[in-house]
Parts: sequence; structure tokens; C-alpha cells
Amino acid sequence: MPPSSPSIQDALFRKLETVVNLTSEERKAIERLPAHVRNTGNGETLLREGDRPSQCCLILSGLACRQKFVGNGHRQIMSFHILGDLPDLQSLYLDVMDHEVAMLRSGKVAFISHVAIRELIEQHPRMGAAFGRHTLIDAAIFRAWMVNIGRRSAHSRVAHLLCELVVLARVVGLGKKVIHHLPTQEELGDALGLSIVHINRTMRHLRDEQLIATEGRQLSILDWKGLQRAGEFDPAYLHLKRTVVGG
Amino acid sequence: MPPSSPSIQDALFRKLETVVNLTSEERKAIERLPAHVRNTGNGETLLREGDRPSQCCLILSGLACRQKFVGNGHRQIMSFHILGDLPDLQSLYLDVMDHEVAMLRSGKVAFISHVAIRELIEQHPRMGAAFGRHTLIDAAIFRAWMVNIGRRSAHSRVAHLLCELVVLARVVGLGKKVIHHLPTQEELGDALGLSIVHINRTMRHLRDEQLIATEGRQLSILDWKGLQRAGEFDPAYLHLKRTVVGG
DNA sequence: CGCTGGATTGACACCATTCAATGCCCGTGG
DNA sequence: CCACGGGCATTGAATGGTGTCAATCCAGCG
Repeated sequence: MPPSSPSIQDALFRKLETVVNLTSEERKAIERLPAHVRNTGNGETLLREGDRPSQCCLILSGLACRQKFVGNGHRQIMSFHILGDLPDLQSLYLDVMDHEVAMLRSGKVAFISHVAIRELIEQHPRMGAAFGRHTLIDAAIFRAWMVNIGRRSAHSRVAHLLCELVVLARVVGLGKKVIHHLPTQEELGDALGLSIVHINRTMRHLRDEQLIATEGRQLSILDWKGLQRAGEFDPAYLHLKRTVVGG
Repeated sequence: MPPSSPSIQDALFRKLETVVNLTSEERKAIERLPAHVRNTGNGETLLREGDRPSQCCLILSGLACRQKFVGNGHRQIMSFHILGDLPDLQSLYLDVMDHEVAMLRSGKVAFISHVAIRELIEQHPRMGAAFGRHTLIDAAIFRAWMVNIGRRSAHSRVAHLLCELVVLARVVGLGKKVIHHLPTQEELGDALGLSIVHINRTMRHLRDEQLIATEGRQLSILDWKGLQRAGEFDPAYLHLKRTVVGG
């Protein structure tokens, strides 16, 4: 079952609670956050390079990404984002966007003004720390991707990314050992620095090894241990609280 | 002339002022920061995966990097660090290291306790924002490296990295169009996801094109415009203040 | 029912790796 | 003073992992 869209508050809770513990005071403050929710279309660009946003977007459903295009027309996807993610939290402190934020699969997105977030942080400094952690984990994921793209074989690379997507989906309650919003093979290629053809071959290899199975846009993990081994996946870099870590 | 080691305060000033404007109050607070300075050896590892640091390190001279090793023994260097950099600022909020910090070239390093930094931030909230920007720019550089490694040719890749190193060195006053601490070809390879042999060929190509020249561990830019073009280098992602941007 | 987006497959080309050897600079020790 | 060794740069040859090109297939959809 494709997940429905939870409330803004629920989305933020789910994500932030993977990273810090919230007091009831803080939860109430989050519930009071003013936001504007909107349906986004498939492929819609939320933010472009050079934009100076005055609000942050919070993904409620669908699949978003951050991406950049290079001279030869190729694209690099730098992150995937699902329920609870704040792909442009950085715009709070860096005024001009150095990359795009786009929807790969249509879904609901909440927009929260910088002003409101700044007020929240002022009144609840621990929330500032929470967002800080969110940002730092973001950077840790970028580093993991660099290692992946720079130094692993295509086979390992794909396995590693799938492991990450599964863990991050499970952590916000989007299913165990399942990815509902599997990126297309083209998108996976653009995320991993590989061609679509080679992604296809590699995915088939992973299927032949009985590590994964796919049904349309949905992927199931058949052999979690095996997939982790193939991708040399160690979730330490995700810096999840101990209570949410695990198979 | 290889640059000498400035004071801790000077180093921090130089770096932070590329990113924010400091008030005299804030400068004074920085001057009072307690720190322990130490000479580090060539190749010395400052922090290992799994460590839980209680202090941050500030590079005063030499060349540091963040790196990670993968199963097949290969290394990925995720960033280079020079005068004024705080390679493990993240340890303020993420308790356990998910990568190494090591010295590639010996130099002086200052260690400042988390406690002292937290106090500084509490008393001068704008300093918290400054460190926040520092961290976010770090992440922006990771993204730029991902694009570089994932989607550019070896030739472009090397050129782009050299452009970045030149700009970041100049910005803290380490010379114009010159890199004093040029990484070895092996280190460049490990940073760019290329083999040492291919780095060698690519560097020679760049020399043959009259874009760069090398003399031992020092590199000079002969044709800045040309090198930028070769690397598709646009410094926007470094989010420098307008006053420090430029050739 | 034709169209479109995505997945799949085969053949072939090429960029980059690996292996292996050589050269160069420099610090060290006999 | 010179031989030696270590770290780094350089080069050639052979191999191979991925990319490119091109065609086919399939499912969903208007």
C-alpha cells in the first residue's frame, strides 16, 4: 500500500525523533508552526539554482531530490527525500541556492517560512540543535555517497544506495525491507554516476543473486544481510538513535 | 615561501571573515578561546572512525584531510583542509566520528574544547550562525565533489579540484593562483576517484595545455580562465562573501 | 489502439585501471 | 663523498569495467 500523507506535525515528529528526543513543550511548538501545504506534480522543480528562498519545504509524500546539471547535459542527483525530510533547510543560513530541488514523484509538500522556523528555534534552542543535527547528518550522507561513487564497483554502489533507502524509509515508518518510491533506473544512474544501461545490468545481477525483487516502482529486500555485505553498508553514518537502528 | 603558522585567533578570523562579518565584541571573544596547540607529524591520524571527541581541531599550518577506507583497501578523501579550517566541527553535535581526520602534511594544529566553543556560542549567538554557515558550506563542497566525481571526465575533475584549492587558499591569504600544499598524485586520485596513473596523465595534459605548472609540492596557475573552463568551475557553491570572490 | 515512459538486451568502443618498470629527488649512513 | 633506500612521478602495454548506440519489449493510458 502506497503510504498516505500524514500531517505536517506527524511528518516532522517522525523525522526529528529519529535524531533527537522531543519534549512535549517542543512538540506543541511544532504543532503551532504555520505552514502552507500544496500538491506538487511529477517532475516539478521546487527550487532552482540562484533562487533565494524565504521558506523551507517539508516533504509529506512522494519523492524529492536535490540535483545539479553539468556541461555535457548529465545530471547528478545528490540526495533523495521522502516523508519528513527538509531538503532545503540550508536556505535558513545560505541565502542563494547552489542546486535544484525537484519532485521525482508527485506528492504533498508543506512550506514553512524561515521566519516561523527562526522563531521556533529562538524559543526552543534545542530545536536549533535538532535542525543542526539534521543538517550534519545530511552532510554525513553526502560523504557516504562520495565514498560510494568514488571508490566502489557498480554492484556495491547500487547495493549500498538501496540499503540506505530502505533504512531511511523504515525509520520514518514507511515499511520494512521495502522501498515504495523506488527511483527509476535513470534516476539511480544519475545518483550513482552510472549509465542507465549499467544500472539495469547491475539490478538484474542483484535480482539473480536473490538479494532483491522488484514489482514496478516497489522494491523488496529478499536478503538483507546479503545486500548489506554486497554494499559494505554500515548505517553508522546515518547517526540514528540506537532505538531506531536495526535490521 | 611556505607560509608560517599564524596565531589561533588570526586563523579563525581569516576563515570566519570569508563567511560572515565579525563585530569587535565577537573578535574579542574568539581571542579569549582557550586552546592547546601541538605539532603534528606527517601522516598522523588525528581522529579515527568511532572516536568520540571532546574537542575540535583547528588547522594552523600543513595539510589535513577527512578520509574513509573501503573494503578493497581503497581510500576516499572527502575534503582537504588548510589554515583556518575546522575539519571536525560536526563533532559538536554528532558524538561519534564516521570518518578519519588525518594530516597529509605535517603542521600545527590547535585543539579547542567543545565546552569552550559551546560557551562562545551561548554568549554570542551570531557565532553559532557563523559555525552553522561553515558547516553548511562544508556540505555544499561535498555536493560539488559528488557532481565532480560522478559526472565529469578525469580532465574536468582534476581542473575543478585545482580551482577549488586555489580559491580556498587565496581566501585565507595563502597566495594568489598558487597552491603551496599540493596533494600528491596519489592523494588527488583518492580524492577524485581516479587511479594515480590516470592522475599523472591528466596532470601532464593540463601542463601541456599551459593551464598549470608544478615545481615539487607547489602548483601555479598559468591560465586561470582556461582552468576554470576546463573544470566548469563556478565558485558560487563556496558561498563566499562578495568581497572575497574574484580571480 | 497507438503513444509514451521505463526496462531490457546485445554489440561494440573507449576511458580508466592494473601491472610493471624506470627515473628522479633527497635524506641517511657508511 | 658516494651508495643506498624511500617516496613520488612517469611511462608503456594489456586488460576490463562502463558507456554508447540501437533495437525491442512491456504496461499504463488517453
